[in-house]
Amino acid sequence: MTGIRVMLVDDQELLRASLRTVLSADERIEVTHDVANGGDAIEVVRRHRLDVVLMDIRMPRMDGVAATAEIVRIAPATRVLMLTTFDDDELVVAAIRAGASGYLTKDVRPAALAQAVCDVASGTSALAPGVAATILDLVRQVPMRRTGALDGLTPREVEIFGLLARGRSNSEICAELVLSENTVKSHVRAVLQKLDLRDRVHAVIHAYENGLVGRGELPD
Amino acid sequence: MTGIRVMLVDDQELLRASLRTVLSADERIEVTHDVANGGDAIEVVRRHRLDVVLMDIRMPRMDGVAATAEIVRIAPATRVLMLTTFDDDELVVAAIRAGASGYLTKDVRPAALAQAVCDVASGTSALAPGVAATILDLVRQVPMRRTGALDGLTPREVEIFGLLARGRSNSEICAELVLSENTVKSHVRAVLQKLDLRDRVHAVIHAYENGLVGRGELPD
DNA sequence: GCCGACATCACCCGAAGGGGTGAGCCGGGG
DNA sequence: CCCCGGCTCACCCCTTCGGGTGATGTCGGC
Repeated sequence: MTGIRVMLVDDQELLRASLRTVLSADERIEVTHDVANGGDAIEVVRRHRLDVVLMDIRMPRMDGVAATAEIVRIAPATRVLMLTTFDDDELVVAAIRAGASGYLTKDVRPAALAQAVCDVASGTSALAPGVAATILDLVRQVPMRRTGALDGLTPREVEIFGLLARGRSNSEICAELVLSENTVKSHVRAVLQKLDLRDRVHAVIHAYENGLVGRGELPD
Repeated sequence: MTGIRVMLVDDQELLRASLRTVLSADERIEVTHDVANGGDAIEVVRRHRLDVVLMDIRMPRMDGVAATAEIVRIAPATRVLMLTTFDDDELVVAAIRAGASGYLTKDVRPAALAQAVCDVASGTSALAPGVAATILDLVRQVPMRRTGALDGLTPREVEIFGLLARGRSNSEICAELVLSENTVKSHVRAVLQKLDLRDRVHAVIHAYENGLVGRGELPD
């Protein structure tokens, strides 16, 4: 039989046993290993091919996040599905970043758990409803280029603002745009005045806060 | 009966009918309205109390994203669940940002759909596995506070750096920390020197680029 | 043709910032 | 004990910056 090869990682013996029972009831799934901590899990991953690792996030001797990071590093094809008691915001994000393909809470219904295992094995992801809400909040916060943060600026002033945001001094700007320094100062003054910014320092902050420049946009 | 009050929004008559059948089979759910476009949906939301709006993202006469934004604005208690044929990355993010509580693809199984409706009605979220993967990728990309970008700074200097990053002038810093301006200048000089930054403008850029401050952390 | 918006530049001023040097004070470790 | 690192402050110097005022030229629209 060639079901989805699953390893259980949880320090509670009892929980592992019940998970094994639940998952084995699904004919698509084959529970091949179960261990009590992250260190052992990594050893198993090193030696065997696994499709999915079902891991508790809180464990003695190497926590779930660290173990997840290591597992995805040494076996990128193996998917890690976090399973925990709480949908703690910080842990969710940490786990996802470490490379987890899903995050379920332990109140998941057996059928949904089995389905989640199959989902992540097929390369997609699984999120418990409560966790999804957390993640979505995070997404809502992120980027979003705000138009209007440059309202009222003339094209030339927008150009000047871009250079201000990148930390250019007046003399650098005048060199780059082939202008006299006095002219640059005029433009800078106009920009600061129109946007109601105290100085070029605040211009930089304004740029980042409004997503007018973002991480990694300085290479020039 | 007081089930979850649901409205269906989709330009395909046939799909609305089948959705109605599927959802009505669940005794927790009551399909109270169905309309063919976003504009009509908003009208209904204005006049009736709804728990969940199940909306197609592509529609003539006001697309799903715009309609979602409007609905959450006028009826924050009403949850919007997007339902679409594809898990188009851009649309997913746009929908989430517009305020959607979930995002399902039309290949969802009936039972899962009904469950998703109940999930969002209870305030959590629902993501189709394929969509979850997209979202998780996005989360993985985000910031991540980089430690080490402040290497070598003394505690006092780190504190000074934080204020620099928020655009404080030397005199403001000296007022906030109850120091002489000369002292502040000494610290600022040390910070700029240790981090190899030309001036306070670059200190701000350094802070944002390394995730030492993020969007919306200026309130002080 | 006139006027307003934009861009260009000039000159002046005072404030703020960056750099150098030196010095006193404290606390912990060799 | 002394020395060193961190924190504090002082003075001096020069550059950069922000702000004020005003002048020119060009373009497009009324």
